Amino acid sequence: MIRTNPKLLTIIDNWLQNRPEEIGHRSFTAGERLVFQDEQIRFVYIMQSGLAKCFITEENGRDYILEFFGEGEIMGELELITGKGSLSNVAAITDLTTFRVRAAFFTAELAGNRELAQLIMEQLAIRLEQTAMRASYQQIYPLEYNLLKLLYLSSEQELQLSKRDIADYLAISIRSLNRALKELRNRNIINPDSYNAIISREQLAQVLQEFDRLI
Amino acid sequence: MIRTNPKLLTIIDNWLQNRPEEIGHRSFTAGERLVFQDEQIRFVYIMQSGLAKCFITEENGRDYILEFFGEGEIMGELELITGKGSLSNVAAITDLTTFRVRAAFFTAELAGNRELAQLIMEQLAIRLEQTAMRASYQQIYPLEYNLLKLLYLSSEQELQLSKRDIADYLAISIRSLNRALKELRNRNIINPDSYNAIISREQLAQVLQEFDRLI
DNA sequence: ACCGGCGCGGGACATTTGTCCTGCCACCAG
DNA sequence: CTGGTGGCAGGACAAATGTCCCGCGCCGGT
Repeated sequence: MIRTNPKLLTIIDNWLQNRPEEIGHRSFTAGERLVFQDEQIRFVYIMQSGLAKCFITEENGRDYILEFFGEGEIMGELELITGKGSLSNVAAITDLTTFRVRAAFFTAELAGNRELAQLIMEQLAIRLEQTAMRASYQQIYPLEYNLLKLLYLSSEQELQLSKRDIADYLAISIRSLNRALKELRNRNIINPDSYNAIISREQLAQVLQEFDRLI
Repeated sequence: MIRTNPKLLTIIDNWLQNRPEEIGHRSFTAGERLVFQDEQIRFVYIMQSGLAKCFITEENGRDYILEFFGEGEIMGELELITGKGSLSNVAAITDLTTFRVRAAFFTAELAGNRELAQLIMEQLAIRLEQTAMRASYQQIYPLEYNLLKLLYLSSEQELQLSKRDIADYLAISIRSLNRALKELRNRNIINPDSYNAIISREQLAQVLQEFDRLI
């Protein structure tokens, strides 16, 4: 759900010690953009604290959220590897702080630093795996199942998402989201007054399991 | 649409010259499985000729096709990097021939062979990019648009897909696919008698553009 | 105090998609 | 020849989802 990457932070630590001049710090306020779709990447950002969303804006104006970034997550690396403009936007959901690394330095490190290369390779593999799995089940299972899954995952972490973000993550309209939430409220699976307060994680886990069995 | 990776074949050539004992050959007949979801990977296969599909089978029995593999495409590398069982199945669509490499050898090469590591990293990046883009537009745009796009792309290559495969790629039922095809036939966008013979590529390109404009 | 904007909630209706089922036809094995 | 299987086509109905719209309440600025 929210991805994090602690190992990358240790590499940043190394850089801070040995190449402090290469590591910038940059804060963003909630709502601010860090990365703009289609633009060339000039800096790689690594999340130090806070929460961001990574999303693609389609030509009809709708957004699709690919992932949420937490501590240690990196953005821009994919684009430096493919050499293209940015695949997606990244926007701060909460206020956040980041480490900032020049593209040229990062690219050079990627070529020379075995540990970093290994880490980024694993990172890409994990993202690909998770993106593929989500593309599959999100399209194949009914909305209600995906929503429950999302609520379950987001209840594990603090995470207070707006309806807009939930809808964009699930690739549905807000109206459909409201319908599904109402249905869950009627069945006492989620709290009547706040849509992301789940009545009990145990109950939710059970509902998910029943789904798995039925399907 | 169908991915290929010519560069990887040159690395295979190198291996064939210098480490011929490490490179096996294996043929598969149409329909045969090369890779089984959730199973541990023991060999990496690289496509030499033919066409294969890579797909996830969900617990309800429905398949989602992630990509089609053509010449030079590799399978199993992601799993060797993450160390998990296979993300997906791979099945031969046509008869095909492959190069086969032991997992241990491939992993060792990945650690020691800079050129290979670079290539695999690019490969992962491209797959991630394309998977993410498809997840986004396939969920956000209407079926008809996605179908047209698929027909357009598949007309660029030879590629004669079964209805089952088209439906699994678009994550829809065959019934919905039939409806959409009928609609396109009525509008003289595709050939009345064979569903993947497009009347004219120019016309199709134009329809797609109109879509883009409307949206 | 008041207005405007914005997020939430949901009614009404149209459209899209899935499910179930039936028929047709080609092909293959017995 | 014949029965079985599998792919193609589509009718009928149900369920899911989108679009458009209105109303409510909160909050910040003037």
